[in-house]
Amino acid sequence: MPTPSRRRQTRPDAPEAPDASDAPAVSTPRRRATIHDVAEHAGVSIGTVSRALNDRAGVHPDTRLRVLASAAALTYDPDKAARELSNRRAVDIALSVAHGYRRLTPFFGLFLQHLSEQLAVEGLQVREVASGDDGLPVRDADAFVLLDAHPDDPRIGHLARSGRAFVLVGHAHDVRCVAADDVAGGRIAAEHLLRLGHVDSVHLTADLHAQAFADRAHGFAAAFEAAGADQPTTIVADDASTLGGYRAMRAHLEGGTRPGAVFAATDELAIGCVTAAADLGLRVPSDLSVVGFDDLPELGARLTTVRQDIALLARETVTLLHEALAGAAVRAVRLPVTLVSRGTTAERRNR
Amino acid sequence: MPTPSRRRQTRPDAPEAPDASDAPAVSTPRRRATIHDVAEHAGVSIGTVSRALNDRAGVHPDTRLRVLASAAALTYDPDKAARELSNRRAVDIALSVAHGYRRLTPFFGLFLQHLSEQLAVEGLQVREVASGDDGLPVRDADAFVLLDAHPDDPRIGHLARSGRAFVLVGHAHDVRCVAADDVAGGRIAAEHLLRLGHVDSVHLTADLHAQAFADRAHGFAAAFEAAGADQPTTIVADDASTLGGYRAMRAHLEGGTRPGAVFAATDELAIGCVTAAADLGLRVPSDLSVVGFDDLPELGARLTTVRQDIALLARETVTLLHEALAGAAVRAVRLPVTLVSRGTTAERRNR
DNA sequence: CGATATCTCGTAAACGTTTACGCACGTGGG
DNA sequence: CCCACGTGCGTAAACGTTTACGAGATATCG
Repeated sequence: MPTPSRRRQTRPDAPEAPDASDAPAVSTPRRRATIHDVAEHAGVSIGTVSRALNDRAGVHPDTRLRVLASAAALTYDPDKAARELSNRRAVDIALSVAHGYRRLTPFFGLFLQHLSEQLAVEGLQVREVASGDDGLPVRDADAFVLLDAHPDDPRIGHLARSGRAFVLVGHAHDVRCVAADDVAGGRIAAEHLLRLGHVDSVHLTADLHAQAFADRAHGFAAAFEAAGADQPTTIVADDASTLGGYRAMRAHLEGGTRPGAVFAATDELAIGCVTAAADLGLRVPSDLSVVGFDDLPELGARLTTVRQDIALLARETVTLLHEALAGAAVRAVRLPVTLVSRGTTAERRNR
Repeated sequence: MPTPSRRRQTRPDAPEAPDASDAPAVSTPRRRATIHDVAEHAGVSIGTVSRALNDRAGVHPDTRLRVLASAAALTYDPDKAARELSNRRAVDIALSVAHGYRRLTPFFGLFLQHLSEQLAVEGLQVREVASGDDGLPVRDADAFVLLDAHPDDPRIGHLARSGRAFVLVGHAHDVRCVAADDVAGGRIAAEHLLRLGHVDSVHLTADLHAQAFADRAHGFAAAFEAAGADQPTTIVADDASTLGGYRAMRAHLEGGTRPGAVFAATDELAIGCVTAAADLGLRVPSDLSVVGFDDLPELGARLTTVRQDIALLARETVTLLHEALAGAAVRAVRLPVTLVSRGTTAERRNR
C-alpha cells in the first residue's frame, strides 16, 4: 500500500485555532473533517471514500463498511461548496416571493421547505430568497422560482424578456408554470358538499383577481350549476388571512342568513370561518359545515379540506426548473387535488 | 505577452449544449462566463482579474477599468461555490425556526431577510432553514441561529451539550443571545401613553410564557407603578395573530369597559385591536389609542409603535455568530428600542 | 498453466476562485 | 551608469470534492 501523501498545509493565514495543540478539547470548534481525514482513518484513498459514500459501484462491501464507520466516527460532512464545484452543479436558484419573506403565507412557507429539501437531494441550493421592493430579484441567478405572482406580475415580463430560466408557481399564460388544479379543487369541494345535502352553500374567498382564487370559485360554482342547484353566494374577504375570514364570515352570519355550509378558498380563511361560527354560538359541523383548501398540517388538523400535495408541487417545480435550464419548450402543469374529509363537514340537518 | 494557456476541457460528459455551434443564439442558456473568459477578453491573467474585481492593490487603474469593462460585457458573475472553497469561508449556518417556515411570523420573516443580506455581504450563506418536527435542526452545520425559542426549548440544551456554535435570537440565561430591550420597550410605551394622559390603559398580549412578552408586560406595568398610576389590565389573546388580537380585544370592549388606550405586545395584535375597535364603531385614535411593538413596514404603516431595529438585530446576530465560531465567551446583548409616534395615539379625551 | 476478463482501488485531473510569490519592467539616487 | 527598489502583472498552488483512467490482484476460461 502506498503511503498516503501528506496533506499540504502551506497557506500561511490559519486564523482559527489559537493554540494548535493537537488534543481536541471537548468543546473546541474543531476543524471539519475532510475526505482526506476519512481516507486516512479508514486506510484507503480519497477516491474510494468518495465512491463508498456516494454508493458508486466498484468498492468492496467490507471496504464500504469500513469507510462508513470512519466517516461516522469523524462526523464527516462533505463540504458543499467543493461538491458543487466538482459536480458542475452550481446552479444558483433565486426564490422570488412577491414581497420577501414578510408576507410569506403558511402555504408558501411549507412549499419553500419542501422545495429546499428537494433541491438538497440533488445537491442544488436555493441561494437567495429575496426580491427588491420593486419585486424584482435583487441578484442575478441561473434560474428563478416565482411565488405569489399575479398573471400580470411585472417580474414575469422582465424575466421572459431577458431570456432567463424561470418557473412560476401559480398559473399564467405562455409561461412555464405549475399549480394545483384549482378548478377541480373547487368542483370536488362542491361535490362533497352536495353529497351531504348542502344546496345552500356560500363561498368564502379573497381577491378574485388572483388566478388561483378565481379558478377555485369557478370550479365550485360550475359544479353547483351542473347539479342543477342554485348558485352559491360568494363572500369576498378583505384579505386571505384568518382575520379576514373571520370578519367576513361573522358579518355574513350576523346579517341573518344561515348557510348550511361554506367552502373557503384557503385553510386560513376556513379557520377564521370556524372561529367566527364558534363565537356566534354555531356548532361545526352540525350547524355549519366548512371545507378549506390546501391542507396545511398544523393549521387545520381537524379541517375537512381540499388537499394539494405540496411535496409534489415542489418536485414538479424542480423538474420544470431543469427543463428551463435545458431550454426545453414551455409547459404548464396542473397537479391533482383530493378531498380529505375530517371533522368540519356533516350531513345537512333538517331545520 | 505570454499566450494565455488554453482552458482545459477534458471532461467527457458535457450534457448541456446539444448543438455546440458557437454562435450564441439570443435565448440560449449560455454557459456562464468564468474568470478565465474575462481574463482572455481583457487580455490579462486571471490573477489580475481577481485583484481588479476584488479591489485588491497592485493593479494599474487603466487595467482595472479594462477588466471591469470586460466583466460587464460578459455579464461575469463569480461562481459562489468556487469562491467559498477558495476563501475557506464555507461556514454552513443553519437557521432553525421552531416549526419551519410554516409558522414564520412577519417579524421573523423580516429578520431572515436582513440576516441573509448581512451574511451575503461577508460571502457567507444561510444553508438551510429548517428543523425537524422534533424541533431539532435536520442537518449538521457549523453554526446555528435559533429563532422562536422559549427559554426551556430543547434545542438549546441539545446544542449546548454537543458543543455547537449557536446564537439564540431572543433571551435566555447562560447562552449567547440577542434581543431587543423588551423591558425598556414596555416602559417607553407606557411613558408615551401616560404623557398623553392615558391612565386607564390595558395591555394586550399573548402567551406570557414567552420571555419577550413577559418582559414587555413587566416594563409596561413597572412604568405605571413608577408613575403612581393604577396597574393596567392585561388581556391575554389565544395567540399573537391578528385574529387573536381582534377576538380578545373585541370581547374585552364588548364587556363594557372602555379603556382609553391599549399597548399591544406585537404589531399584529395591534392591527387586530385597531380592527376590532373599528368594527365596534370606535375611532382610533380619538376614542382609543393603540401602541404596537416591532414596527413592521407594511403591516402597520400608520401604527404608533415601539420600533426595534431589525437590521441591527441581524448584524448583531452575525457578530455573535462569529464569536461563537471563534469560541469566545458567551455574551447576551440587548438592543435599544425607540418609540415612533404615528397615527394611532392621541391625547386622552375628557368624557 | 498461461492468457484474459473482472473486481477493487489508487492516482491525478478538473471544477472556478483567491493569493503568495517572483519576474520584468521601469524610476530614482549614488 | 549601475544598483536598489517599487509597481504591475503572470504563474501556480491551494481549497475539498468527483470521476476517468490505469494498475494490480484475483478469478475464469481454454
